[in-house]
Amino acid sequence: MAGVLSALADPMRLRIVKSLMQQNECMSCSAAAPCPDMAKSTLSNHFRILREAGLIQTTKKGVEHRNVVREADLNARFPKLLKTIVGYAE
Amino acid sequence: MAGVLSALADPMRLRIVKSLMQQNECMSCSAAAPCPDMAKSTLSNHFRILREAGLIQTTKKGVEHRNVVREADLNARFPKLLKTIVGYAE
DNA sequence: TCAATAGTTCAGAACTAGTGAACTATTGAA
DNA sequence: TTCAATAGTTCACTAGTTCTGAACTATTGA
Repeated sequence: MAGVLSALADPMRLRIVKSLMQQNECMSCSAAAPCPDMAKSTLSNHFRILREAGLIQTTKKGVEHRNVVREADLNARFPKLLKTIVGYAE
Repeated sequence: MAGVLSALADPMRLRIVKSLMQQNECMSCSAAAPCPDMAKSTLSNHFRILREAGLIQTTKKGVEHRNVVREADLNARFPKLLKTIVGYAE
């Protein structure tokens, strides 16, 4: 729970999750990047945190990594939490 | 929003907010302390963060500071958020 | 085989959080 | 009034975290 919250407490990561949820398809890390000038390493780190918190799932597809939000898992563990928080994302 | 989330993302602060909500009355900082062995300065810092995030209101009453969760304000700004998160607090 | 692309890992700088010590403010007793 | 006790705050220091560029790995396509 704390892991999920602190993952989402960062505005950049919240925006990543929001854009992943808005697309129904998987997105590569750079496609979901919240701002274009962010260092690759920083972005990579944000995705790692989201993965470790159980918020996203990443699969390798060729040269890129495709990410999806693990909505079903999260709704099972914490019903309504994700939707409530993402609903308030700037 | 990010401020509210990162304030609640800390397990200690979430426990503080939870105990404040369970009591209907105000509570002093030490009464709401999530664990007895925490340093006073750390506790004070947690309360400051909760205040700055707009989560609690503190009034001085004699030698102690009385704290309440600003439920009405928070529900006005972010309906259901507080209840949802606190509901999952360990 | 080689360049391009997408991410990761690493090391260092910049920032943040937890702590003890010293401080302020209020109370209540001598 | 004075002094000790109590409740929090502030400060300075340490320990840990985050952000970043540089170097790396892996995959693709020419």
